[in-house]
Amino acid sequence: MVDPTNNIGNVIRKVRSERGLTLDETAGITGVSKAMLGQIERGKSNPTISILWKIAAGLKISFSELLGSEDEIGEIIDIEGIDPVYESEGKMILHDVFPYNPISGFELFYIKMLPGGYHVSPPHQSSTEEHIIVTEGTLVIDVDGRHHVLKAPSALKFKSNLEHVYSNPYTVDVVFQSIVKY
Amino acid sequence: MVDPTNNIGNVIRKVRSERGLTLDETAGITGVSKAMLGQIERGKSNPTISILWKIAAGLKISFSELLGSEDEIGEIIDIEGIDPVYESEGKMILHDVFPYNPISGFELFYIKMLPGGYHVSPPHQSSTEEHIIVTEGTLVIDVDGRHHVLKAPSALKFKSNLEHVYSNPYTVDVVFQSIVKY
DNA sequence: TCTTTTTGTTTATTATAACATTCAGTTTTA
DNA sequence: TAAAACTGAATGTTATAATAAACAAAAAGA
Repeated sequence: MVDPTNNIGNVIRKVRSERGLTLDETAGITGVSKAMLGQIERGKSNPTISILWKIAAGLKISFSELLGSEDEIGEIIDIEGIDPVYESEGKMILHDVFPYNPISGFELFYIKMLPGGYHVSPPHQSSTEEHIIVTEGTLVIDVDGRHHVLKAPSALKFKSNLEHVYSNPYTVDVVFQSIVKY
Repeated sequence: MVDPTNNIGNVIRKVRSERGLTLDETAGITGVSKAMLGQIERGKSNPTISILWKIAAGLKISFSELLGSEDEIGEIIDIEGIDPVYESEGKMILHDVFPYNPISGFELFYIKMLPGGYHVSPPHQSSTEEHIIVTEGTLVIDVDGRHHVLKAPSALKFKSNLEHVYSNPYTVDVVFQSIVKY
């Protein structure tokens, strides 16, 4: 999401009308002028965090509710239609299905690795966890020197502040998903 | 909290210095000027939501982190070895691969649904999001009356405070993963 | 030591968030 | 009818968010 501004306005207007509040009443409850509220609802303003805080507190709604990306929700994603990123000389094909966003707090990749594929992932930032689900074939993962063989269906999680190596030493493709939780 | 501005600055500065980033580098990553970053860190500015979004996305930190189980790590999980829960008269088989934990903040199920399987999920608590990845076969999901056909590999997310129905009206098994983010 | 580079802060300028007020269009009431 | 009351939207003004550029202090290199 590039700019959450538009959706914020829609959420506020929805909540406000659901509760039968006028702009004036909402201004009274939140301490934000009705002119400002009107502009934010119409997407004509890029509110500061303080103003947003006052609105959320006044209306008793969460930040996630306020910033949740309504527009993308409910849309089917054609994974193979996502332009992939290639690693390992084209033998590792990554589709960024759910890119990172500050509300969900995670990122999900759909990954296909061809026979002979090999990828070294340097340590990511601390406190992130990586979750792997192998759904086709067999994947080998070496985390910090420890060797893991994952035959579908199986799963593994590890802290990604360790070096980890993915490889497919077999003769058939392996398909797996990687969820990185920050 | 009356004004979240001060704490936001402290969090950003902490994250930035932990990663050994300069203001210039952070400006490059986030697309926010270093002057602005410096002012926000020192609590001298009341940033707009757009600026905050860019910072959070660039640094891969969540909004909760900005405003607000060790033992299992590294163990391979044999998904079919997890005692499943059966729904839909045995036609829906759920493996709770990564049960909910308060740190990760989400839960992942590996689900197999046999032909003729059908499951009605009543609305969960508000503000939760459900993410579906279909990896084998074709799954039908009806969310709040909207009909979705997901042929593997494909994915869908929706707010789970709406009634949603999973079904497999076909003649082969469907396998999918469900991530619920709270 | 002197220079050069790298850091974060400060300054000057522009863009715009936020507010109070006014306005036009509806609905209510007399 | 009108007039009064209420709605959201459009003004003009002020405060400040956001940027680029200049700056001072510290660190690194010669």
